[in-house]
Amino acid sequence: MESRYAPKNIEKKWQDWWERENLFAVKEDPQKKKYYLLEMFPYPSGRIHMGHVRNYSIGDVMARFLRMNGYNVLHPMGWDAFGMPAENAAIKANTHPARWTYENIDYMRVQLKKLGFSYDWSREFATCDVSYYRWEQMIFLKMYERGLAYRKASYVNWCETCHTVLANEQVEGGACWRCDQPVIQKEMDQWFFKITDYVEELLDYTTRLPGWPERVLTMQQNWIGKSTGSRILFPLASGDGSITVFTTRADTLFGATFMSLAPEHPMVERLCRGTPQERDVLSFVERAKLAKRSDREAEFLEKEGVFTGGHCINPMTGETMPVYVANFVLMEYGTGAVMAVPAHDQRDFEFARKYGLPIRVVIVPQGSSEVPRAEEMDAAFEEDGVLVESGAFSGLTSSEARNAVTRALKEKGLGDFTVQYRLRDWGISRQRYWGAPIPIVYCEDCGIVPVPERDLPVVLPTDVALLPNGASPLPVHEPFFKTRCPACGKPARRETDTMDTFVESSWYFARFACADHHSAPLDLERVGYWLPVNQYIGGIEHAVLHLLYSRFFTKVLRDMNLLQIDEPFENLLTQGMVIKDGAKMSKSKGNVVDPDEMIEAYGADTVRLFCLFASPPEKDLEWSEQGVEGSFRFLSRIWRLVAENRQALLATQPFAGGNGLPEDLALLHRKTHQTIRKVTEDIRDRFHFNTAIAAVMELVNQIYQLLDSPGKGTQRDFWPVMREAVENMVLLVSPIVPHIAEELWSVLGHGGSVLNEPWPTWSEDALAADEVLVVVQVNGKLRSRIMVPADAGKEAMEQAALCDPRILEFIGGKQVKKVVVVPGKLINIVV
RNA sequence: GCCUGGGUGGUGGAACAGGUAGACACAAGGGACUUAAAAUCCCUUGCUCCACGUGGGCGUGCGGGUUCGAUUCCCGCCCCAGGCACCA
Repeated sequence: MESRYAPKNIEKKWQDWWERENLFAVKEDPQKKKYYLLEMFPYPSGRIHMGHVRNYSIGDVMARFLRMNGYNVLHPMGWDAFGMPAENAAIKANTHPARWTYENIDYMRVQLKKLGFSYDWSREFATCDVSYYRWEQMIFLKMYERGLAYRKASYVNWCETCHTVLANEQVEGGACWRCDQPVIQKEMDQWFFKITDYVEELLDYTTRLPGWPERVLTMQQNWIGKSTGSRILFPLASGDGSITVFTTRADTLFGATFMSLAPEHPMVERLCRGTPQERDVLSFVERAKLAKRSDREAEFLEKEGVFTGGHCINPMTGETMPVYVANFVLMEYGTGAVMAVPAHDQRDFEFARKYGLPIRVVIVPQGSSEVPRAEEMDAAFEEDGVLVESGAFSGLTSSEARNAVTRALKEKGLGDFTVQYRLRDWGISRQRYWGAPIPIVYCEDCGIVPVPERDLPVVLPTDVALLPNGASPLPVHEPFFKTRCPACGKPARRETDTMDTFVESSWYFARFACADHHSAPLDLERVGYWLPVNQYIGGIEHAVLHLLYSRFFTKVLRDMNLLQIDEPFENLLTQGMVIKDGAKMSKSKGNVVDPDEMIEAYGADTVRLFCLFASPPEKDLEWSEQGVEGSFRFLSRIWRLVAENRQALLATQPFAGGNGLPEDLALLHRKTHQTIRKVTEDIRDRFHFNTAIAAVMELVNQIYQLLDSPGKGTQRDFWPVMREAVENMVLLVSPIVPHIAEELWSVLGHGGSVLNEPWPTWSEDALAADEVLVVVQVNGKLRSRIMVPADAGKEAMEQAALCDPRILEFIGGKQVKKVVVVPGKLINIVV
């Protein structure tokens, strides 16, 4: 054994050995308790970055820890391999997205192996493999059959730079989530997944996922944005028809004095046609549409609008109300029409003041008898209160009135209770090449025709020439789009859009349970054994997107009898970012740390150790080269510990327990068991690897202290106690730094992998001390520490404290009013 | 504006059930070994006062409260990060 710790000489050796021994492969085993541990799979962008290293180190510790604890652990890895960067890179480097992707995968797989992660590589797949996406196409067809996939024309988010449509979830503050360019609204035919069919269940389960972080659940709840209220019809003053609004404030209906429509509202055109305002209205609509979304940040966007020339009738008061188009009304929320109650809504208030529209107060604060004069108000009164000037409803509270008014409208057929969600259906069409083809054919006679299952897969052709502007080559690639109608056999055109890549990541976790299954998307039996994922680990950035889509897919697959679970991820850990100099690592900031360089300089174990030691997983991790050196120093320290004492350790057996140890050995024996408990609990219950590592460091410090003591080696049980401490230390660090652990374990004379060793257990006897240190306070201030027998009762402790000379000094003859005793911990004397 | 987190030494962070605040590490300073350096080891290290002691006072964003005792619980504020947001 070398005297110096040189990771280069051992890491590759053990990695090869693990591979040869097929150590990480798992099979279903009904005898054993299963545990499915999953980290979010990476996009094969070229190289692993520190965020991955951190994410996967956390996962690997858990996987190895659970395995040593007797679980049958599924720990797979794969590649989220479809997506635009491949296309963009391929255009730039004049290569093919497939080649670029698979080469990246080959490189990154090597990187992951160099880090020693315990993946069952036999289950690996990339989502761009035909053997994967063909099943996705089948799921699409099943969804189509059930009306869960449908095509409709709608305004969609279009990113000009990326040349494609984006889902609402992929628009951040009016800009594209990938390229940060402004998103415009474009009317297009698109495929949608009916996630809104599952909205109630998705929302409901957010209160039944105790293993998820609160803030992720809150974010999903916000995103779903449920709001209960009423639907109210306002008949047009002339001609047939009505305008429907959604409102949460039916109690304010008597105060509705005008109507506001979104610029895109279909009624706008009809109302203004032939009126003197027509020209003004249309030009306003044009301007408003342009301004939409592009300038979301403009918080003080002036509220503007124009009169359409039309009127509608307030269904309660029977009064005529002018209809306006207003730039602040959104077509995509509610019905695109808002009943304006200027006295009780700040936006309507400002709008009414600007255009001289009537303001009518119909709610006053509870207990107030005065009705404020509209002309004297300087802001709307938006709170709930009591109704006034509202006919038969006057005197009711807001919440009573919301019910009563809506019920009255319902009787007249002019309204009803309703629920509104912010969540829209998931638009999945992408006008890009590098994605899974949507298995649909368009026939002039038959219309939309799904590709029959027997004709799957619809293979994405690889012999295409990419277009320099990023637009998809599929619509101009004849061999692909030219086809025959599966129904009538006539020439037809294939759908050339591909699926959003979030579709692939919405069910990959299930496929890992049966990656080689080739007769159906999922193998019920194996999926039934492994799923749900017991622990999922990944970045917070997917709190809504990926995690919501995956929850939706799980429920869809369940209803197709492909899964038997309601939720995919039982426990979720969202790890923080890796930052450097206070900012997220990015090429533009030049603060990127390359994992390869770190492994080269310090070894994989050091990199893993640092990632886990520097901060608890949910917090951000500040990269520190000095911290990395500190981690390396610690590993060198445990290496030397074994190297320098190898002969003596090998010549003995670990201490098997028993009484009569001399004081210093008893102390180390106890420390060993304390450390086993601390590390076990920190990893198992809290994922707090940082404190687990700190505990082992304390143990190592104490081992060194004893090795430096004059009694070294002369006491009978010195080496047995030492060996017990060292061997347990190696086992305790093995999930974190597996290479050095394997090496030390074998140097200590063991065959086989540490991974197959049972996790150490602590003995309560070993933890028990004869005497314990308790603190003594006087008036809540720490004044002394005394040793008392571990089993000392309250009276005995109190007596001991009152005899302590330091304490007597502080009491100084004053009257003792009260003594609080916490057994084994503390005595507080109140004077 | 609403909703979540969070604020502890020079730094990363500990304190899991109200009970020794600052574990563990980094950095810094001093020392040992060495011709020298690296490596390693030892000591000091929240602030402050002094009679340098198992010493006193202060100290977990700020102000109150509950309690024998509060980083921890309650009330009111300030600041930082993230999410949502003309949502009707």
